[in-house]
Amino acid sequence: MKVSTSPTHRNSDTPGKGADNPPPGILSGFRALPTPSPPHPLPPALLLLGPTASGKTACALALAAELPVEIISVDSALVFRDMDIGTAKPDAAERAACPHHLIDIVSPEEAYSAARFRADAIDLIGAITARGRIPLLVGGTMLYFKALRDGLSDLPQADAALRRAIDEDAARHGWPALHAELTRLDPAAAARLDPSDAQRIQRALEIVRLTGRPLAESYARREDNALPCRLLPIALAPSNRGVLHERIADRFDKMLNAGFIEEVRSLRNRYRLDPTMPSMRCVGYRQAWDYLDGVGDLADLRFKGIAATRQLAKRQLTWQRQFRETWPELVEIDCLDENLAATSRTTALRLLEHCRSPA
RNA sequence: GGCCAGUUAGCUCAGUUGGUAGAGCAGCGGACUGAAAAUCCGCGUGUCCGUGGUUCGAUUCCGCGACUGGCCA
Repeated sequence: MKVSTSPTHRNSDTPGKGADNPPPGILSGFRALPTPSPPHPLPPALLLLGPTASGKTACALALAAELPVEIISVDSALVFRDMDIGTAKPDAAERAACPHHLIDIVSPEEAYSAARFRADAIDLIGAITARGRIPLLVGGTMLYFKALRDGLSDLPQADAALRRAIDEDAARHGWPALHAELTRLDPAAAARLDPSDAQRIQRALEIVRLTGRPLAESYARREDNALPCRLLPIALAPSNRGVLHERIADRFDKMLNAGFIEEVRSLRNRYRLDPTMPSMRCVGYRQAWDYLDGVGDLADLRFKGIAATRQLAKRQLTWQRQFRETWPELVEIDCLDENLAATSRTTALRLLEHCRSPA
């Protein structure tokens, strides 16, 4: 039914013909044949993704109560040690429910990355399935999910010294000047970037200088490590944005009451941090940093922190719309569902069932 | 009670020497390859407090009223 009612992709190949004249063989023949099970079927990995404050942690714990899962966090902020309140990190009791991975793995002085995530996640998926358990990847860092699903190109990793040099250049001449330099080195790459997109201009220059190749050529070199599992994605999405916004505000207030500002003050004392580090650019931390510097009062911090969280949720939902359009097996459920935990459990069991008996 | 200032977008405000208006923030939409909770792009959403007058035409000028703030009682 889905195939017949949404033929958008297939029709584009044969406009004016495909609708009333289905090509013989392709679909009907596939259905008629008995599907041979692959010789070495890949084990399943459950994915649970959703915007901030959508209830991912509660869902994950509901699944953990039912299934032999180990949780792999897919979250660029939970990786940082000692950043607990502002990241809504699962607490000790929650983490005792089942093993959790990729939480508290780097110092707030360090940087993590999508590439490290993909490598770490693949290692963990292998180890967990080898133990006879099911990996459950939970989080809201959508680039990490995309990197996991689609893989990454074989690109050089970040080069701190080179980035520092580029930053100094930018401070002197401005990013549009560096964009112009990129145009000389690699016109096609520069054309795709806005002259004020500092971060991407820097990365493009870094790659071109380190490889000596045009960016497109580097992108074309794909990493060759395939996934050792079959992904079963479940997405949480709110049926009503306003309700999600209320939840975000409530949660930020709870963080403030739980001592969030003290957490950030203490991080500043214990580590050598500056506001350009990825950890201190996290939602809430950046605003708390300004507050501790004397910029604005508590009401400003609250307003800015909540707004930044809402904006994060919006970007996450944009990713989810893309996933919805490009990931046929993705199942979406309303995170405002009163029985969210039960619904997600049923959905996960159904996906696993379907995965084990490919009919 | 009197005097003064103000009332324009969700918020803070600018502006129109009279031709129905625009910034920042918020919001909405989008992009996204080793920083992604990052970075960037696009979009103005409006009884210009109400009412009467002057005028071809009033958000703008004048009168009255309402509300807010300040000062004086």
